[in-house]
Amino acid sequence: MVEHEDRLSRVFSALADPTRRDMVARLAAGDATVSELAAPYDVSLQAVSKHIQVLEEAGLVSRSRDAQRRPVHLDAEVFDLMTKWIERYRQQAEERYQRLDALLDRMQGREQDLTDRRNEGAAG
Amino acid sequence: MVEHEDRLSRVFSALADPTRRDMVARLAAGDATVSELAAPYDVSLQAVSKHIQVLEEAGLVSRSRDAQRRPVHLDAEVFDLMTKWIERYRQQAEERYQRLDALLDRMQGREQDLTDRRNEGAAG
DNA sequence: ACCTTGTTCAACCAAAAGGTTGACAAAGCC
DNA sequence: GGCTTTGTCAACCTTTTGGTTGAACAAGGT
Repeated sequence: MVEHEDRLSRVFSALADPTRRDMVARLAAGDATVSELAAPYDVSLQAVSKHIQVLEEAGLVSRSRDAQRRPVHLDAEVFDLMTKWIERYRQQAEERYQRLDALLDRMQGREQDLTDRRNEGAAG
Repeated sequence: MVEHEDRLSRVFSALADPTRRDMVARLAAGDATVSELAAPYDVSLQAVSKHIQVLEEAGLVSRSRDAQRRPVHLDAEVFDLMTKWIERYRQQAEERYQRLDALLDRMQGREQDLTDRRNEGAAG
C-alpha cells in the first residue's frame, strides 16, 4: 500500500515468510554467502537474492563484499525493536488480566458468570 | 503461497500490518467491539472485520458474542511463540558475537583485519 | 584477454493482500 | 411485525509478493 512503511512493519513482514525465517535461523550460527544460503531450498538463486534484499531492507541483515561473494551477516539489534513492541502489549494484557482476577476475588461470593469478566474488561 | 501456513508465519504476517498492530495495542487495554475498533480508521467496517479475521486466524484474538455485538479479546499467549523464536536466534547471534570477541582477544597482538572476524563466523 | 564463479537486474506471471460496494443475517427496540 | 444496529459474506479491483527465466555485471583464476 504505502511505498516504504515503518520499520516494524518491514521486520514483521520479512519474518512472516518461513524461508526467510529459516535463513535468519541459519545466519544466527554464522555469516553465509548467497549461494550457501540458497543451497537447501528448491528455488532459484535469484529468488534467494530477493529474500536477502527483503531482510536487508528490514534491517535484519547486512552485506559486505569478499571478492565476488557477498557475505550476509545477521544484525541482531532489530530484534530488540520487536521484543519491545511485543513485551509492551503482552504486559499490558497480563496486568489487565490480573486486575480482572483481583476483581473476581473480591466479588467471589456473587453468582456472576464469565460475561462479567468480559464486560469489565471492555469498560474498565 | 501455501494455503494454511504455520502458526508463526500467520502471527508475523498479521502483525506486519500497522492497522492490525494498532488494533492489538488498543485491545491490550481492554476488549472492544468491531465498530469500536473501526472508529479511528478511515476504512470501511468490512475492511476492519477482515483485519480482525486475520488476527483471529493467527490466534492473536478471539471473539465472543453479546447480542448483535462481537466483542474482540486479545489472547496474549501467542506472543510467547514469537518471543521464543526471537530470543532463540538473538541469543545464538549474541553468543557467536561473544565467542568472536574472545577470539579477537586471544589473537590481539597479530595484525589481522575484520575479514578474519567474518571468516571465523562463517566457517566456525 | 578470456573463462568461471557469484550475484544482481529486468521483464514477466500467478496468487495473495487489502481495499471497495452491495446484499444479507442476527438480535434488540418501537 | 417492522425498523435499526452490528457485523459478515460475496464479488470485484488494484497493488504487492514470491516465483520464474534470460541477460548482465563483478572479480578472481588461467
